[in-house]
Amino acid sequence: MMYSIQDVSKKTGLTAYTLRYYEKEGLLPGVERSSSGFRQYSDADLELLGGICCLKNTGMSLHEIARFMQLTKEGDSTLRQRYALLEAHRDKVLTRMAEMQSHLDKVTRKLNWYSEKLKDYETATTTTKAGTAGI
Amino acid sequence: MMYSIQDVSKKTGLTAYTLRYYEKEGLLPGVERSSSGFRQYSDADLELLGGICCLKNTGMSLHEIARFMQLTKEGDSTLRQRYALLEAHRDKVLTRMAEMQSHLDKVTRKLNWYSEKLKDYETATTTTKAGTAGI
DNA sequence: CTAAACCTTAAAGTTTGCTCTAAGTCAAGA
DNA sequence: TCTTGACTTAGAGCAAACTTTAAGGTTTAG
Repeated sequence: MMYSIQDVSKKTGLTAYTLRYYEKEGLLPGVERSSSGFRQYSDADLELLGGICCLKNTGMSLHEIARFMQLTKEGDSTLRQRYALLEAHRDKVLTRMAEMQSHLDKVTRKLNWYSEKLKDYETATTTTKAGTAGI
Repeated sequence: MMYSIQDVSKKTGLTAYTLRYYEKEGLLPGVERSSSGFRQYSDADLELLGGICCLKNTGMSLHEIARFMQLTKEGDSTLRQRYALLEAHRDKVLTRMAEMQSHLDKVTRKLNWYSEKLKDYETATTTTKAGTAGI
């Protein structure tokens, strides 16, 4: 089964522009072409795109992804390298998530502080209003 | 207590360039100046910078942070708005972290797959090598 | 057969968040 | 006083990841 660039765009959520851009940047080279030069994505290409999105979604740069995909294209002899890259990437993501959690905790504390301050403020305002209204 | 831009750079980890840039973008307006025009940061400014970093570290854009700091400067009448913005921000961060976790799970599955494949590959290679070597 | 709706390329433009340069002012030590 | 180094500004430059444009070729429905 072959897919046009629009089909793939709909399937992946990436725009056609982006798909061409990724190809140019070496993320997914070797997509087949029809006799008239149109891109024809295979199911294997979609698989690879899934992997690309997975890496991108965890914050790997397009440059690093291109490197990874290059290794993938080189075949089984690069398995160990790819494993090492992926492992390092996972560790970076884990670190980033832990950092994120602590930053989030800070936001939550700020939010609680605001909650307190807001309560005080609204009480004060209400009291003043009531006072002003002479109740 | 007052601090030079270099002092603040060391304290926050932001470069002097970045501090000037943030000021220009409205993240921290109204920093005092010495008679000769040098910036003099107060402890209150450092507090605000702490908040700015907290928001930035959780992925808020500089534009949104500028908006938040503008509201802060307007005083207690904007408390409710700020609370709402912060709450919305926290929810976005929570969503992002959940997404991140599921993306990470995918990476982990990929890693396990690689681990398997690598084991097979190395066994095969070793066998072949041994075979080639005539053992 | 023709018009609309696709596709192609190369290259320029956009956004975000810095980062640096140039030209000049200010402060402190030898 | 001179020099060194930190500060000031406006504005240019940069990297990443798209996004759009221009100019043209292809496909398909009516």
